[in-house]
Amino acid sequence: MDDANNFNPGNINPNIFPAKLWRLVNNPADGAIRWDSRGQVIVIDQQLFETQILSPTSRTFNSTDTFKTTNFSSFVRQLNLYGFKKVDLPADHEEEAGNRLYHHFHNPNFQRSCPQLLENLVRLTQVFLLQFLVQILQYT
Amino acid sequence: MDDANNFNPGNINPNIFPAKLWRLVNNPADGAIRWDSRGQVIVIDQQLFETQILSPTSRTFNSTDTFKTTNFSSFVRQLNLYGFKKVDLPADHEEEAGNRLYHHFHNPNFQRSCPQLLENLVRLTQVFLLQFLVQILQYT
Amino acid sequence: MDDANNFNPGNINPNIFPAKLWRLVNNPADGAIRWDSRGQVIVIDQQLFETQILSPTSRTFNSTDTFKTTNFSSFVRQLNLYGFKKVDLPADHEEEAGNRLYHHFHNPNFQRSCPQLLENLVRLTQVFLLQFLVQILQYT
DNA sequence: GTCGTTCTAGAATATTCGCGT
DNA sequence: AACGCGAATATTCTAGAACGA
Repeated sequence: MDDANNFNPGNINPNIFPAKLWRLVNNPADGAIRWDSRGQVIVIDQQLFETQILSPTSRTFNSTDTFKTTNFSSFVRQLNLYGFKKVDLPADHEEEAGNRLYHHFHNPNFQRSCPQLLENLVRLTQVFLLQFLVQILQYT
Repeated sequence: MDDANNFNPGNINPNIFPAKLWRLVNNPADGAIRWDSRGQVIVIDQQLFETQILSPTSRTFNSTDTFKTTNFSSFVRQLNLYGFKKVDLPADHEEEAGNRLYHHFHNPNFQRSCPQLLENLVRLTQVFLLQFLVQILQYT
Repeated sequence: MDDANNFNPGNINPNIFPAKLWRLVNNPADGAIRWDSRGQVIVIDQQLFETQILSPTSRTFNSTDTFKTTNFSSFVRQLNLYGFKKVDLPADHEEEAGNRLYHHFHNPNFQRSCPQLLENLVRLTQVFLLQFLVQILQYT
């Protein structure tokens, strides 16, 4: 479980959101966020995530891999900025306790078995999208 | 506390969001959402709101004034659709327990002392805004 | 006791940095940041500021009015973004305790006696500066 | 046709890092 | 180290768009 790829995956900047997310989801002690059984979808327990990761008090004990936000919606904004899409149905048949609120997100470049794909994760900002468009137009 | 205005305010449709919100915020038994001391800003305790109002189990006891959603963000979307704006700082000096997450929203047509202002609350859809624009242009 | 201008000064957005700074500096209970005797320069005690305002532990008790950052340098970046400049020498002859580190910042649109000047405070971003340049070129 | 819900995006501000002086 | 700033990421608040009841 202490595979180097889990803590410094794919030679990407360890300080940005995808690296933090990778470390969180690969930490087996973390119940708030985990892989689905196939390792292609991340499963988030919103209540646990808010209390264990986003809560300001929990942050003081767990300083390295946390966010400055306390709002779950800001975390979701980051997921969308990096190209994650919500998947409505559980990717496989896992038991879900009746009362809890789970969120399933998928990104083709975020898969448990392929940490090297993380290098393809980009932040979808206007500047990036404009440069991407210019590149495409150059080849036509 | 059983003032008719608190439960059927301003002759508006009692089934739509503003009416539900008005009843919630004027229910003194409700700790999840309340007025600020001046009655001009609504204060929401997110955790309480999620567990007491949005949770599917709590809804069975409190059937009339609930929402279909379980997501706090959907509730916020409704607030914005009806013109509420978030105010970061408490409108007055109320004690706020350190660990909880409070949200403060303001709408000039949603004030404790003026239920008749509720009639001015409109859903800010594109269709409405377009009609509003046409009206203005007709008078120029 | 709390002049409205101190909490919603100059009709500016109460959520952004200049408004927060205005409330901090006008809070007499706050020893970390205050006006100089003429009300034209803000004086910051870095140690107090870090422990009372930027510290995460202090924030849990004082949820009302703080920043997300814990770094003093980030606070200074905000000051510079809004046009504050450091003043090397104390603006007047005030006693400075020998060991403490004080910072003096000045902004012509941030003066105790003129809260309406706050409306002129702008964030010096590229977009703003570009629009400003275009405006100037239109009049030549 | 309106309202409610959901998911994602736009836009502005905030935070961080590092460069040049 | 001090100072101001560019640039990238992070956070916040609000809105767009699609869909269903």
